[in-house]
Amino acid sequence: QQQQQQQQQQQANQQQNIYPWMRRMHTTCDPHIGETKRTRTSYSRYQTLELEKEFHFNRYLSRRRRIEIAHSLNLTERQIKIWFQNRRMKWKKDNKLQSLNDISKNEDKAISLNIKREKQ
Amino acid sequence: AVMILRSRFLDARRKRRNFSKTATEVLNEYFYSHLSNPYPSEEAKEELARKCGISVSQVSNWFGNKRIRYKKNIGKAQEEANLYASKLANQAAQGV
DNA sequence: AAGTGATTTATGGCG
DNA sequence: GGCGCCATAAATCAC
Repeated sequence: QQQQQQQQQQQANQQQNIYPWMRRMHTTCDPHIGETKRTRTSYSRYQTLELEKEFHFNRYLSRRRRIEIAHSLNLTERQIKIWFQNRRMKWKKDNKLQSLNDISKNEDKAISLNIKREKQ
Repeated sequence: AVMILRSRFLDARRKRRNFSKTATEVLNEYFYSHLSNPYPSEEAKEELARKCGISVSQVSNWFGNKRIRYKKNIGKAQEEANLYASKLANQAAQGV
């Protein structure tokens, strides 16, 4: 009836409606080349290893160091900067998980202690 | 609760597991009922995470993947969209 | 083999 | 005015 009609209309709307978020973003918008598929370069093992080494040494980079690394790894300053930003984010995430794990380990200990006490 | 969190961390680096059917259900319901703007707030993510028994970053991953994969093939997702649309309509009709 | 959760490069906004 | 943080895009990895 009317309810079904509404339902179908709703479905139709969802089929047709293209909302703004559905548009392609971050496309290389060069009018000459056109809508080319964005390429995500993958860093070599060596590059990643060196970056990782540097990150272990210090999580933040001076301008000078950034230039040095960019040249030695054949990457742009921008790429180095962004790699470190992303790496810091990852570090944060990993730390959160690690501390969470530590907490639960401690709680486990506490729980098993309680069980021991209860048995006595 | 703590046990759940720990097991989540332990198998984070282990073999990939699919989310439970009910979790996927909950996430899809949210996604299709917010199709005009499927970007849950931090609070909404927390609630979804709680309801699904997964972490907030897993919820973020899910929405990131869902948005990209939905718009990559809008046609293919229609069946699913209709499924959840009618489910929502039924819920609304029942006053849930 | 396709599907799906996670990770890796890269962007843009805001402070 | 560049830099870091953050949420996110998009490609890709991994299972």
